[in-house]
Amino acid sequence: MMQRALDAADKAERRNAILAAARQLFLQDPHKLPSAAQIAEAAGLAKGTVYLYFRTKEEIFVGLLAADFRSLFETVAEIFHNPPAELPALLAHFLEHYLRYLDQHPEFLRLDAMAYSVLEQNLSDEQLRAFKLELTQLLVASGAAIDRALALPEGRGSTLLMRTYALTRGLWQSLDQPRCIAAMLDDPIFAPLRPDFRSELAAALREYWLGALSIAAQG
Amino acid sequence: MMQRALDAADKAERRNAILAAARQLFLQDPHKLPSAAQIAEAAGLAKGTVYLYFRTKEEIFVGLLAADFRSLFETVAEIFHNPPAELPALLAHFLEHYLRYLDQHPEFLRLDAMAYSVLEQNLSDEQLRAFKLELTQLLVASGAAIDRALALPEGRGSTLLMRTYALTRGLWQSLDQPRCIAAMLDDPIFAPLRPDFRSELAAALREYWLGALSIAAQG
Amino acid sequence: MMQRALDAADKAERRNAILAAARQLFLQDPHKLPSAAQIAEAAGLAKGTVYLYFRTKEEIFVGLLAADFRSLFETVAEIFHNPPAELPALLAHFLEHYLRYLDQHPEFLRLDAMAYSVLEQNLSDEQLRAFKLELTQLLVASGAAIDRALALPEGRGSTLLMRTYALTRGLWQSLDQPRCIAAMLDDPIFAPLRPDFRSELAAALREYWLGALSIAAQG
Amino acid sequence: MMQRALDAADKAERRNAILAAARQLFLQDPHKLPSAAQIAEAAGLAKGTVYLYFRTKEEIFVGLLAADFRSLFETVAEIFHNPPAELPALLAHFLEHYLRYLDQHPEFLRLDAMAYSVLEQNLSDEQLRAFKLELTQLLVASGAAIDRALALPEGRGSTLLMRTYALTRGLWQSLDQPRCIAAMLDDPIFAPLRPDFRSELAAALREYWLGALSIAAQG
DNA sequence: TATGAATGAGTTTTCATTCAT
DNA sequence: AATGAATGAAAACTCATTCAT
Repeated sequence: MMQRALDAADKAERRNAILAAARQLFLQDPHKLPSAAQIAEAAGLAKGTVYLYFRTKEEIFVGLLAADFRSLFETVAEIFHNPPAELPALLAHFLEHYLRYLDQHPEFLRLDAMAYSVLEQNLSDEQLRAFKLELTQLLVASGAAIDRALALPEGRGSTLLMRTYALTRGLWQSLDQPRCIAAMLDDPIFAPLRPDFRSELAAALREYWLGALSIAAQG
Repeated sequence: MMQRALDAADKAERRNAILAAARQLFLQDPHKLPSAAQIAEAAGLAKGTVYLYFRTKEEIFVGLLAADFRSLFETVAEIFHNPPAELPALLAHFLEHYLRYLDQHPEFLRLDAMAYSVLEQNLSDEQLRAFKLELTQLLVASGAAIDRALALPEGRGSTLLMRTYALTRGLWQSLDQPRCIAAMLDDPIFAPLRPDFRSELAAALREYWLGALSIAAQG
Repeated sequence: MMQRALDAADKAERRNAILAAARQLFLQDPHKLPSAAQIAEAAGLAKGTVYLYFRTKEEIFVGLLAADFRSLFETVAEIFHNPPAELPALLAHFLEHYLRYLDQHPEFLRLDAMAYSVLEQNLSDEQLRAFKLELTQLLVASGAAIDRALALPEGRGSTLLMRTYALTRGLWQSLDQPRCIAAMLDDPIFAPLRPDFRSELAAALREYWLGALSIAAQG
Repeated sequence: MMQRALDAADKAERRNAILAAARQLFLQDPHKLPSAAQIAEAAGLAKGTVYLYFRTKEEIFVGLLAADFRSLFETVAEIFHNPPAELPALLAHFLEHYLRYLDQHPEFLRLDAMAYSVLEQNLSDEQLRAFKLELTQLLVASGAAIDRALALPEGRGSTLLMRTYALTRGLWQSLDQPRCIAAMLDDPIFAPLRPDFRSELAAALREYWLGALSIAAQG
């Protein structure tokens, strides 16, 4: 029997172990959530134990995604804490840290791409609302940091962020190729799918921010 | 017993009946694919018959999605056939027809949002490749129309299109709220999720195209 | 693969095969319902096939019990079709056939003894109501046959029957001994549990009918 | 942590607290035994603690049922301690106290109705035998009180009692309606299920005792 | 071609019980 | 004695797909 998690710290650790196991398994096959049994085994726990920490399998998934969103928005707020004054430098600064975040959380966009089909699956309305509410609050808080940093009208920052993330997620879903395609990408007929996600995203975001800020400047 | 489809026209018609049934059922609950039995029943066919026209359930899904992409790209090519000369008018023209297309194909973005989790699920490599290849070719063709219309360097149009679609899909996934959230959207804490998709998308695309074309102008 | 049940008769037969398998398994361990998997295996079918014929496991159980009640009430109606005129002969006639019925349906009282804990388990209200309603109608019909045969006031027969069955079921539950008790029944301390069910039931019913009919005679 | 039960009195008290919690929970949903966790919580104890006082969950159930049988037989012995001399008065006297006992122990017949499916479930042979033996001895003792009171041949009283209880339990199981039926009982098609248990039981027992004692008188 | 009966792999979740603390 | 974290067996049910008719 696994050593017991007696105090709150132990329990948080165990909860995290389950999340970590789920994340790792998910990365191995990022088009479907691992089964509860697989997660338990990977975490070195019995199946029932998983259900002491999460009420349903989907709660694990949402827990994972929420944690990623939390650290993403934290990263964003940090990015805009002491930003460069000039626009090109600012953009470069943002992209550098934003892309690094995505690199360091390879499960993030993959999980996010499954959220649409999973969120309403087996979560209580209450859980779903709590998740969406947290996301909203994180968005607003990071948006406010951007407003301050760039002296934008209130609410503009969260709009920029939402559109930035929309572009990110949308490009990911176009460019993340299933294994069998990835293998053929050298074929010239697939050229338009070829650009690697990082540079494509950087280029697209540059275009978007340029347009968005020049409109702001005009307006 | 349903009348037999003997010639090619009959068969295509039956195939379309299956797709239509699947589309309609999917729209009723757009977070999961309808079951094969439901589709068969809605199409007025027996379960086994569905499998004479599609090898797997996912093939139906991909068939639906491919049809939507085909007509989307067709629409895009038409949009740029005789475009207004001035940029603001061009953008307004594009947005008008693009948004109308999305309005008229309510299943499209919903299906697309599920593609990530379904595509690798139960499709042969061959089917997957065929789908992606068709998409790529459609993108290239429509992109070329844009290149011609706007006198852009070759390939620029398809890049613009891909990013446009990325923004579209990404915003959809942020703003399409599950039922239980939709009901609470009046609550001010959910304000940032409130903007309706159409106007948000129009604003975001304006910003993006403005930036993209001004860069193009510079470069 | 099992031969297919194509017409209604085949299907009824298959349904009965499932019921028969369930009955047989239940008799082997009459204190719990066999699992769906066990029933399927015993019937020579796949698990899923069972669910083509019954929506839930409990529906099998109720189907079995309803069939037994149906034939019980049929038997009762026959008993009173041409009954002896004299009371002692009538009673002897009734008991002979009633006890024979119970002998020939060893699962009946055992199933019935589990009904209380199972009926509300996993049946829709609708199914439950249908079951109870059928029972009621059977009771009324058989009761009417008794009314006619014994020239009793309307409704008296069904009351007699209900009380007769109450005595039957109640005695069964007292006298049907678990295996480990049955083995020790020779021990004189268990003497009061010893009487065999058949003779005890016969004696008890004689007493009851005597009292019931003498009251009727007075009233 | 709950205060420790060190002496025998404390322990008995704790044991009773568990039984009381189980009884209360069972009454809230009398078609299945409450879970061990629920019982523990309702008793204000930890799950593990329950198992210091009862080896299995079923032992709690049997403990509850045994306590009820004990007080039932006690009540019966009291009833016949100074009974009225005349039969009608005697019967009225018996019924009054017997029915009052049932009223005051609403869990009793409900528990009893589940005994058949639970008794062999998870009890050791030894526990089962102890339970049955106690029941037998209580029956014999109360039966002897009846023999004395009514000057019946030895053993006759316990037979009367057993049959009385059989009728009681059997009628209960016919007339205690699941919620969804209870709601529809006004419908005339359910008329035969309508009589309330108390009056139906009184009438049935009057008939039975009349018959039983008149046979005794003859014999 | 069309049918729909049969298949059976696959997964979540519950809960009685144990035992380390 | 008391706790409650951990265990893992158990079971119902779904549904994509096949194939005999």
